[in-house]
Amino acid sequence: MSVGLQRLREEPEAIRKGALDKGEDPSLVDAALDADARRRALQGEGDVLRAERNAVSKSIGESIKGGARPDGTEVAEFRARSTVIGERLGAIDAELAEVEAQVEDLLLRIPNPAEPDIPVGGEESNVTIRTWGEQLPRTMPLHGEVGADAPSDGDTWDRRPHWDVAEHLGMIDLARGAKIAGSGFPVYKGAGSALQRALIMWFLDVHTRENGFTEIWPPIVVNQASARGTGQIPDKEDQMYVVTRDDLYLVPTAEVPVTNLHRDEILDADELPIRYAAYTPCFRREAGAAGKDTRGILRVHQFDKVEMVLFEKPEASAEALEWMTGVAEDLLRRLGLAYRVLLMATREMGFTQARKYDLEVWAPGVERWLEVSSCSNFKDFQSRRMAVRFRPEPGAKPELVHTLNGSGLALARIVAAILETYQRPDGSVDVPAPLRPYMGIDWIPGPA
RNA sequence: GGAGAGGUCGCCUAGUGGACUAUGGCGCCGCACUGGAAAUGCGGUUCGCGGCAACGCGUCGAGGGUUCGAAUCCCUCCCUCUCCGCCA
Repeated sequence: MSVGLQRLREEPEAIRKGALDKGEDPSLVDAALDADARRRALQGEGDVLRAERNAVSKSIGESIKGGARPDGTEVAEFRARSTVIGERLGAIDAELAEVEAQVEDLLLRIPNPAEPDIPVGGEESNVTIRTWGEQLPRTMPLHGEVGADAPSDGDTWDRRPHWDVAEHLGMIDLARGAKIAGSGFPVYKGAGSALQRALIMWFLDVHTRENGFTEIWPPIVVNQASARGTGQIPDKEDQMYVVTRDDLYLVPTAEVPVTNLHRDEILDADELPIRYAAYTPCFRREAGAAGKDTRGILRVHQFDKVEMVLFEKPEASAEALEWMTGVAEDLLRRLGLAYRVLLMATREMGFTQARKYDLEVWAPGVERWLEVSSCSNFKDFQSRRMAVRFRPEPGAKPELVHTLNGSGLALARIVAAILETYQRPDGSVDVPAPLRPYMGIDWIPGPA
């Protein structure tokens, strides 16, 4: 599972380093190898005994057929032997089951090593690959257009943070969201709701009409096997909302249901690549992030996202990651939002990723870069957990596919960036060009 | 939620305790026939684990049990279909 025993045996040092670089426990590698060695020994022992018992059982059948009496001494002797073998086998099988569970558990906790060229380290080691657009300043000169209530000293005006704009325009109601569900569950209303809807529809339309994605509208709860398949369990279990009564998890991203679409399947080579785009709400407990980004909609428990999910042949996955990242970037350019692309350092990557690019947009009101997309190649890490394989040639042995996914895009922070980038001195907001047909307006006016 | 019928290899299908070492067909792969193909014939074709290999073991929705031995019998669960109830 996960990293794969074969690779673990062949290059344990690389896997240990991979764990260390991601800040995980490298000793799991040796524990897993030890447990696996024991597993193999036990299985060998058990197999021999089983072969013996099969032979004895068969002899009983043959003896009876050959005329021996079922309750005769010959048959009784066979039975006694089989019973003895069965007892030994019972003990070995019990131990084997225990060791197997141990191996599996250990393997599930070993992270996917980052690719060799990924910078080792934390946030400070991320590499900015490229940037696009103008990084607007918060304070802007006034060009004659005097905003009615713009905070201004006469010649300049300051952009408001998105929560201020949203409140002013009646687009988001955080207080009532907190009342009906809790803090971090925003209510979008009026133009705010329409903007959400416009973004979702436009994203999906671009993916399906221009980029060859198949649209998926999946369940937003998943069972345990699915959560384990993409790697949320056991690594990120405490970040998910759990419906304990029915043993279901609220999805933290469409990645989970959509990638699991092909769990336990063998695909034909000519089906690949498979490209899915799916909109879902996303639910995250954000445990351990209390007190971080508490204002506005930068960090919330429920947000909306369109996700791209790819199934690729191994040799094509590296290029597919670049392509998919480009698709997400294209959306940002067409929205006219300044952004930068980061190659994430090892400790900034997730447990499951071999390579990850983050896209961050510039939000001039809060003067921060906001992560709006994360595009990753998992290579065969998820597909091994999920047993998603393909047959390279008709009649050939199945091989693991590579899976990738990327946001295209995450809504809440895009909305924040739009409200801050497109606001006018009077607090009203222009609608980015691609969204105008969907919203039916090109400008969100202030309150009358 | 209640009652019933089912879940076997990519698909369809046979199989009610020992010859199941799981049929047969479709599809697929190889070979033969052919100028080439079609048709036909012969052979192969679940997946996983262990083993250099020969081969062994497991795998009939999942997990337990009965038995010397389980696709087959028993129990629990999951899923699909039909009817009933409820319902957006």
